[in-house]
Amino acid sequence: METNIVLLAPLFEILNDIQPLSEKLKLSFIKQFKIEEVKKGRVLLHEKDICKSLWFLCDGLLRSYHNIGDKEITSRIMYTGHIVISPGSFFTQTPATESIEALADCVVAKLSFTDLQDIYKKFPEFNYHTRLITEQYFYKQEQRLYMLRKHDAAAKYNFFLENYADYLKDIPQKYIASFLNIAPETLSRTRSKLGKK
Amino acid sequence: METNIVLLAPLFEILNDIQPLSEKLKLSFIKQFKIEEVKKGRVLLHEKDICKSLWFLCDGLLRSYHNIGDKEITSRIMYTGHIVISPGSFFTQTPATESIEALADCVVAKLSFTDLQDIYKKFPEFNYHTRLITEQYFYKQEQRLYMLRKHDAAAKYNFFLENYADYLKDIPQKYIASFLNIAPETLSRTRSKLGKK
DNA sequence: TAAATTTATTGACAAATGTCAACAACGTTT
DNA sequence: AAACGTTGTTGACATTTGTCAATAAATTTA
Repeated sequence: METNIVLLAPLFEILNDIQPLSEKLKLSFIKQFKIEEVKKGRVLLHEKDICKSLWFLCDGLLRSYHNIGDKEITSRIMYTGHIVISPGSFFTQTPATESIEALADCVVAKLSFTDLQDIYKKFPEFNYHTRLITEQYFYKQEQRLYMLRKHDAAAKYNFFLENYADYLKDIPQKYIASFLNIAPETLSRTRSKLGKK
Repeated sequence: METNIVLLAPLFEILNDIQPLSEKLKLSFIKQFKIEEVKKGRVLLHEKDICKSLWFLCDGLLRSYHNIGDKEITSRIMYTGHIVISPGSFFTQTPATESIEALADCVVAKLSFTDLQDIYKKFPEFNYHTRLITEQYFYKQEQRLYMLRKHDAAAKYNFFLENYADYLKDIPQKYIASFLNIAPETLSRTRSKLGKK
């Protein structure tokens, strides 16, 4: 319980910034969120499973990925403070088309879809919070769309540096490459070119 | 007033499917939405302006676009039944980084940001509707991300055919090309190759 | 620590797409 | 209908990136 309060504090801060949370709502969260440790390499969500929970990433680093043909594509990189779901799967409770994997040892606070629905029922004002959060994540996704339309590999890599520089050393380059939609060899060459300047 | 009821019927249907609307809320919408005709070629929203309204596209075809260097990139294509905003700008009421243009004569129902905020205040349950709608548009955006990561031009064009076939003839090819992030010449060649099969 | 496995780098080459230019097709305007 | 401007097509070529292969570096496992 005590640890929940500490670990959820950053989440409460995010939510309070949108609109102050009632004490009752906070208490519900403290009760319903379950803290879990996730070791590096573990898969939180497997493709084809239904994303039955939402995770608040208290600490660590995650990536989502899916396979196209024989290739694996990293679709998102999520770090401490992120609210993590597989959107398509969580929203509609249908099988996920992607997996979510820990790139480092993580601490997550887990809230089940059904518990969240109960919270929506008891605290309808919480729809306001999630509406604004969904809008924010929507905007971030738009940024990723812009990035993918950039003309060359260097521009894409610069986007990565601007947005994920702090995690550069913790993310294997092959994942960065597939996130930017370029071959790992191209990323390697792009980096060495940029480094010389 | 009468026309409003008719033209907003498809919107009410979308919203009712999420959760039935109260008569009072419907009435507010009928009062606040203003119907406008937009001629082909007109720009509804100019880059750097703030997106101060939301449009329900009763009839017609729109595209959003922005400039990168000397090139114009079409970011979205929106057809009858869409709820249209420039997300980043509308959500935060900051200058837009994109423009929205009519690709055909359109009829839109326009709701101002402030009127919408009043509606949220009077009808907090409406946050639920927009949360689900934002989730849906979020998912569509994810599909566009998948498309942009496809390996070759043919795969991208097939995505277009699967999702926008009905509007193929109404959208100039140069816009389709920039939407798919390929050169117009490449699209032309891809089409003639596919056509031969 | 050493061995084994995975990841990153570099080179050579192939393939796809972009660019430029000429021309054709189409639509609009007069 | 003719003239104009825009859009689409096609060819030639340049450029970028992808692919394959060899090696180096780093990480994991024994």
